Amino acid sequence: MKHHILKIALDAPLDRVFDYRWASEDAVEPTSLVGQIAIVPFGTRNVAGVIVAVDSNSDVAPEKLKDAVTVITQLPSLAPSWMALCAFAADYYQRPLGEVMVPALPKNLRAVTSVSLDRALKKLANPQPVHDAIPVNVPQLNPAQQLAVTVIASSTGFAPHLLYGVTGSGKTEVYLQAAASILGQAKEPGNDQHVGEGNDAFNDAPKDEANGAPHDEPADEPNPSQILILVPEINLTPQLEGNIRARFPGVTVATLHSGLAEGERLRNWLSAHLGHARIILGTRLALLGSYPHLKLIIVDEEHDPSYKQQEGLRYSARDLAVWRARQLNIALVLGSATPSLETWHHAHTQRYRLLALRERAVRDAVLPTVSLLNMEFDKPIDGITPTLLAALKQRLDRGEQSLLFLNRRGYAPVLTCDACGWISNCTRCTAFMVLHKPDRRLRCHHCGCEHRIPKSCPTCGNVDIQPLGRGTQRIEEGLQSLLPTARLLRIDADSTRRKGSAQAAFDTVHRGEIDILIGTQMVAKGHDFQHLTLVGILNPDTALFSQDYRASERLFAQLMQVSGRAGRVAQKQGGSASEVMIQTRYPQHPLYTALIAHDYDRFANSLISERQQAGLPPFIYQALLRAEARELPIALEFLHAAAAAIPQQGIIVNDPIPMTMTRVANVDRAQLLIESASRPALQAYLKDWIAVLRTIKTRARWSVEVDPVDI
DNA sequence: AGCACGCCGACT
DNA sequence: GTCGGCGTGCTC
Repeated sequence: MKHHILKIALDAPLDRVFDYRWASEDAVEPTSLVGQIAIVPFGTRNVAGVIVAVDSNSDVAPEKLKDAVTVITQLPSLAPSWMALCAFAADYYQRPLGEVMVPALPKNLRAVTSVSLDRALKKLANPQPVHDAIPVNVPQLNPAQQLAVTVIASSTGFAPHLLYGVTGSGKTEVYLQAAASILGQAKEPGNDQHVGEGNDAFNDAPKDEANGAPHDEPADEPNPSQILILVPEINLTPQLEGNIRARFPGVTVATLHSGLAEGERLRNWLSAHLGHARIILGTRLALLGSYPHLKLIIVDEEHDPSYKQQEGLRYSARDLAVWRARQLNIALVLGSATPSLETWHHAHTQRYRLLALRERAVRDAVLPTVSLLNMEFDKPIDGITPTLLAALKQRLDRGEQSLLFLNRRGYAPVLTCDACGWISNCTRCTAFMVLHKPDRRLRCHHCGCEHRIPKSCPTCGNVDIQPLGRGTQRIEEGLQSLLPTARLLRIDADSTRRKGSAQAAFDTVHRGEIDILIGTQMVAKGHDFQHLTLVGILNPDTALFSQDYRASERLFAQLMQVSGRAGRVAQKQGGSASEVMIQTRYPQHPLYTALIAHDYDRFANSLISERQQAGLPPFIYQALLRAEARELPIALEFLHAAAAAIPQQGIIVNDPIPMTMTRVANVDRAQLLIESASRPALQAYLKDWIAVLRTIKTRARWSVEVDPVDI
């Protein structure tokens, strides 16, 4: 028996690894324990952690050292490249290593008993033989698509690409054929570790294989390449999974997303970790999976905000995808019709190769005609302008479908009393209580608290209290009285609360049993509605003048995306081209001008130069310190102390300010933005700063976010 | 983050 | 008398 000291990363907010004793047979090579999962006593309970190093001694006092309970040895260890990815993410986002590594593993793998692991390994005991990845039913590509596939598939080393193309331009087909090509490429031993070049989003990404390039691939194994495809929300894109499985019948495809049951999550994770799964399709959490033979990463809809985790480790799966591709010296495809300005900027400074698909690849489809309905002259009745109503009637007569997009659920965003000025504020949040008519309740969308609609004004007793503004429920109600024969369906978070009901609702639309679909952003993604020829967008104007400088970028993406729901087959059916109608009070706004012209290029370029002049990302790097407490002054006092902690050249420390929505669920929130033109300088500063922040005595809870998106 | 320990208020 | 509130402190 030989004693080792295991250095173990644990999921605790403590910025260090923990030492444990482990007695093992002489035959066990201590380094083989690195990358294995261990169960260890921590405080009063047993927890799982990842062994990140093995040593012969420890700096911890011997009487404090405990023995590890178990080391899981049935699995191949986590690769050095995976550990390096986690280490980078931990370092970059300023969190402990264990907070990255441990939650990245399936829960059942972290269970104190390994019963479920054994069961899963039974199920996986006989891996499907590695077939040649021969795609079936491969359609012809247009020249732009063909060029994109060729460029991606023939790239060597770290090769980031922006695949830029509108809905219907055939990005998915490029993904599939590039994937097919890379899965089918004969492995050239030793030839897959070219040194990456130049810059990417993360300046200190590794430039050599020391940090763990692909390892332990037996040279004689047939071509075990893996491909990772990230999508924003897998539940909204069932078509992509179907397409992949249909295209590669001989290939194991694994999905990874938060909707999976734990058992399936474990099996799929293992299938990827063991190299059985050749294609992994998943949401942002899949970026932190273990893929020993990864050769290509695709990030579909790379601009989508859901790639940013908004709690805990606030990572950007898209940014980490860039880092991972660079670390592994492999190809990366970022796909979008409306690329994020960060990606756009990189593509236009030649850091990423731009591959543009400028024509629609789907046969007979054309871009929809976009028109603006000036609400100043075209006055809406029940929230719908006469012009839009006429267009809806026309589709109804022709038996075609329409979609009304309104990003506001509920009946009305607020209830008011004309007599005394009372409004339905939430008592726990800086927000209105939203009127929900079907269940006759007022509901706060931020803290979830709700109560019955008052019969009269709570302050003056006036019985004539009125809803103000319009949500999807009210639009539905008004439209039903305007078009009594139309079959309406509302799809929003309220109407699809039950599991599976969203899919059922979409199916109803696909079967043509609906004339007019009314929906929030839930309807903007994924689904292509074959019979849809009209999209009406009801009140997008609020985002035009938002304090959040990213609001217009997001609005453009959203409008583009929802417009793309129509127009696939309009002409084939002998009708006119699909139409998109936008109700606005600002028809001159450049965002709408660009949208009408389908000209994201110009719009993005103008936003880029605005950002440059205003000193905003991607021309500056930011971090946000948030603080929350029962009393606002406690949070602000902490932030002021933080602001004064370390003055430093090259770091801009702004004033602490209460958040726009100051109070949520009786907690007051404030924030402090710090900025620097240099990413490494900001990183270095954050490290020192956070160390000092930890010593400030405060009752506020606080956290730091690197590269914040909602500020 | 958990979880235990510890020291003060209203209940069977 | 004790159940339980959350302040403080620790985790190899």
